[in-house]
Order: sequence, then C-alpha cells, then structure tokens
Amino acid sequence: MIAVEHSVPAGAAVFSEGDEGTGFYVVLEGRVKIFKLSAEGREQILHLFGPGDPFGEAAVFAGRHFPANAVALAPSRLLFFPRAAFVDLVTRRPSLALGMLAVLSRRLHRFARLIEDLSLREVPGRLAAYLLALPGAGSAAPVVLEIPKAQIAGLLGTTPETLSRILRKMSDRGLVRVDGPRIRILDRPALEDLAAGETRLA
Amino acid sequence: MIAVEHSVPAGAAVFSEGDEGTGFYVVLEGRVKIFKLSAEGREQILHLFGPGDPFGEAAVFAGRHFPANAVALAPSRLLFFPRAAFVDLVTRRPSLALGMLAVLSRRLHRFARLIEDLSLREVPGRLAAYLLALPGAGSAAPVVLEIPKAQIAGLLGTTPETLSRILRKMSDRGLVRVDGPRIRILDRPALEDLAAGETRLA
DNA sequence: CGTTGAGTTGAGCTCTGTCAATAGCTGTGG
DNA sequence: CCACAGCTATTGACAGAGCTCAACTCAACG
Repeated sequence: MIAVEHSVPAGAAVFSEGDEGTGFYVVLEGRVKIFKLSAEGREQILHLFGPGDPFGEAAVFAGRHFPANAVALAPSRLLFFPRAAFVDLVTRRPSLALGMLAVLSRRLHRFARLIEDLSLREVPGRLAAYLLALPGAGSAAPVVLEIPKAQIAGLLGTTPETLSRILRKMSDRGLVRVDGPRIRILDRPALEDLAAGETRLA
Repeated sequence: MIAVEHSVPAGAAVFSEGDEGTGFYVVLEGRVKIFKLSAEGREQILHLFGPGDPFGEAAVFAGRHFPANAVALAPSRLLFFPRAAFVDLVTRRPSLALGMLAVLSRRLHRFARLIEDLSLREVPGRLAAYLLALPGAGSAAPVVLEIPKAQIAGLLGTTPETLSRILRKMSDRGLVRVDGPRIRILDRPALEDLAAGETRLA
C-alpha cells in the first residue's frame, strides 16, 4: 500500500475546512488538533490526536471535503494514505473494514457526549468530568495538564477566561488544588456530583 | 439474514441510554427520535429517523450499550437486526461494509455541524440555517414543518420559548411569515447572513 | 531588558433558560 | 352537546451563566 510520510512544524495546518479529502492521515509522532472556527474567531476543538490515531477518514468515506480544520500542535510526523488505495484495501480486508467501523462508532459516541455536554450541561460540570477523566486522576498524585489551558477551554466549548474563573472557584471551595499545569484532586465526590449535574458551584 | 419486525406505538421507547446494544434497527414506517436528557429533563435531539434509515448501528460496532434514548414519535414499524448475524454479513460483503462506513461518516459530519452550532453560533443563526435547509425552502411556496415546534427546539439545542420568540422577531423584521406550521421565507439573503453569523437579530 | 504568550482578574452586558400565565385546539366522557 | 383535561404554542418577567473587552501579572526568551 502506498503511504507517504509527511512532516509538519508546530502550528502548521494539515488541512482546512472545505479542502478536498483525497485521503486520510495517521499520526506517527506529535499532536494534531481538529477544530471549527466561529465567524468571530472562537474555536471549538473536535479532536486531539496523538501517535497511532487516524484522522480524516470520514472525509474519505462520506463526501469529499474535510468538515473541519487540522493543525499540528507540535512538530509532527504524519502518514498519508491516498483515498483510492485505502478504499481498495478495505474492500479486500473485511477485518480492516470492521476495525474502521469500530473507530468511527467510537468517535460518534464521543461526539454524542460532546453534544450532550454543550447543550445540557454547564461548564463546571464539563470541567469536572474532564478532570476526572484525565489519565492519572485515580491516584493521589496531582494530574498534569498536557496542553495549555486555552486549548482545554476550546475542548470544553468555553473561553480561557471562564475556564480560569471556574478553576478558581473549584480551588476556593477545596475541590482541587491548582498549581500551574498541575492539578490535585482533593474532593472527588464533589467533582463527581458536579459532573453529574447534581450540584452547582454557586 | 435473520431480522425481526417490530411495531411500536407513538411515544413508546425503542431503547434507552445504557441499554445493551444487541443489534440495530431500520425504520420501515413511522418516525423515531434519538435524544439525550439533562439532569433537569431538558432534551437534546441527536437524530430524527424516518423510513429507510438505520439506527443503533454504532452501538453494534463500538461498545455494547446505546449512548442515547430512542422513542417513536409516531406509530412505527421497525426491523431489528441482531448483532452477530449482521457483523457476519458485513464481514462477507465488502460493499456492505463500505456502505456502512459511508453512513457513519455522514453521521459524523452532521454531528460536527451540530457541535459547531451549539458551541459557536447563536440560536437565531441555527434557526435560520435550519429553515433554509428545510425541503422546499427553495421554492416560493411556504415550507411546512413536519414536526411540532417543541421538537425543533430540541433539535436546535434550545427551548420552545426561545424558539417562539426568535421566530417572532424574524417575522417582525420581515424575514419570514409564520402561520402555524407553515413558514414562508420572505428575505432569503437576510436569513443567509444570519446563518453565517454575519448579522444579529438585534 | 523589552517582548511575547499564557494565564488571571474585573466590569459590564447579552443571550437564553426558567417560571408562570394565557390562549387555542382536540378528544373524551358524562 | 358541553365541560374538562391535555397538549401546543405564545408571551411576559426575571435571573443567571458565560462571553467580551480590557488591564495586569508572570515567566520564558532573544
């Protein structure tokens, strides 16, 4: 199968909304964000992908153009698979098709949750859920945010200012301790209540 | 292939969030809505499906449980395909797998747009886009809403009250004429500007 | 140092959700 | 045939979450 390797510097666009989807990518190294922009320039992040993650496949199967923008957050190496060759391969390998179906299905799940968050939950609840889902949130040690807080805001569908304020409130109320990118979870049950929408941060 | 036919009265649940996804459905007749509920009971509609549409497939491929609720809006006849048989069939028929991939990809596209709407656009913009996308919005004849306005509110991520008010404003400003479920588009360019986020409904 | 970017904080404002009351329509049953 | 219940839709009053604009701090870096 023909695949082309591709290097992109931090901050560079991989593709933009509306571009023709001539194939899809796999992250070998680095980090890529997929996002939408509003007319005023606010940003909603749809995905953050790292090594091993494929992206842009939906454009290959559905229509022809990418529905969002892709930018490298760090210097990255990508593998590009041209459309035709990939469709061909999938046709020949049923297990590959099933794997692809599983990937897309999981992505639909995550989107459904994001929609639920944006429409039916408030920012403190989303943030609480996000913190609890962070790798390492189970241990007593502080969690370390892997991305700048502004990106987290974009992920949660809010602004850096609001994120900062809510984090402040959480720490005022003793739910967490914030030290730059290090966040220690102090009151897990309270965070869980927040995430479930059973509590306010009044 | 083993498929079971299934009749459900209006208002009846087909499945609920968290139920085990033992298979998927196809609508033969009627209408089914897929939705999420907030802790306070507000509702966000994810899909509205009619005759010919499959639903619940993602649960078959990804995890095991349905990520949302499904309720029949009208008396409906459904076809149920058990998981194992379907996976088997897809494995044997590559074209079927590709078709399924296309379905899921289109669904991802639509979800991405919904996320964009909820996060980056205001309700008037969403409503304008919705009206313009309605079948028959191209003609001079009035469009007829197929579902109650409360359902449209749930689809757009807002409440019936807000929807009503915005429709009122639009009609006050001469963008549309509203007569119950019949809506005539009077000022298409203005609606397009609204949908693009270039205008306010001040 | 000056500059740049990340993060925080304050003040103000607007959108939109909530609660409540009302009106119109439909179907049911006494 | 009428009263009443129930649903859809509309409108008003109100409150609050969160966005915007702006200033300021701090750390990293050339």
